[in-house]
Amino acid sequence: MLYIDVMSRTPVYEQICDQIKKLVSVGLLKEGEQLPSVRSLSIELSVNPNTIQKAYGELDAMGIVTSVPGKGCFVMPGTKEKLCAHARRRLSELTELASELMAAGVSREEIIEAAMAAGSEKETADDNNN
Amino acid sequence: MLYIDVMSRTPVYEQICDQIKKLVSVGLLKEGEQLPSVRSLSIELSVNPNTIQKAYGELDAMGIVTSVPGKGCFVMPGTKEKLCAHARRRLSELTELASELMAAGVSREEIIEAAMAAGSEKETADDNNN
DNA sequence: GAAACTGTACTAACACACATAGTACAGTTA
DNA sequence: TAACTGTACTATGTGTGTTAGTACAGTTTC
Repeated sequence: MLYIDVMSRTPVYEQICDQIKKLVSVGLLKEGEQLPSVRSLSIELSVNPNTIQKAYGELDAMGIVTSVPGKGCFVMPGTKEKLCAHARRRLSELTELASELMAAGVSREEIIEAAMAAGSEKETADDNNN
Repeated sequence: MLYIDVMSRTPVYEQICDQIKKLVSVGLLKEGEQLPSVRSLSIELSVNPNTIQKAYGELDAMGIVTSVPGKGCFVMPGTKEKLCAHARRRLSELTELASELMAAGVSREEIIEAAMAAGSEKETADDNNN
């Protein structure tokens, strides 16, 4: 379900956070659904339980999940909308990246084309979504 | 000429590399032009000379600049084209980011709009460019 | 109640990258 | 010769990420 890139510069706990958020966005992880336990996921990913705990703690602090001692970690209701709103705020990153590439000499047409290329693989997940 | 964001997660030496590359792309740093010396730039940016040296070393390894002992550090000819080609290869990053945002629920229209917003500030630098 | 699970909270230690400090050497320019 | 240039090196400090190990409390199941 999750994959860790040990070569990446981004910390493992952050990779886990990002992937879980993505799974919720896409709908592969439903709201209210229970996440794998700290220990089981640590074994599955071959990382330290503390690393998983840190990831879950971050998600909890963000309001993405809620951790219930003795029971487990669950996706918070309303998370999907929250993630969508957050993604919309990240549109500025896209503009910034596009500006950077244009400053380097890439044409506006190439930029638009690259942006339009996105979502061609969206339909796959979209079936289980709406 | 250069600015260091101490709060950023990206290392100082990398910030310097990125900014110099950007200056060359935009044309504020001409090919063949001499870069500030390791020591003077270290004073200007209030960072250690070793940090500047590391940045210049990286740029040298990338073929962006060439360091001549006793003389200085100079922008390599052909760098602008090289940077443009590299930026073109980075178009996939833009597609990836756009896909990520779309997966979170952002509409294609918003994506395109954000991409089109890029370059509105380009004209400023473009005057001294071509 | 006992066992097995759940999250949580610690401390200690290690590794790595980044940055600083300081010194020294060799080449270039004036 | 003096003042600049890049380069090389060691030592040190710091912060972050990760691992290791232990312990405790709540929940579930039998």
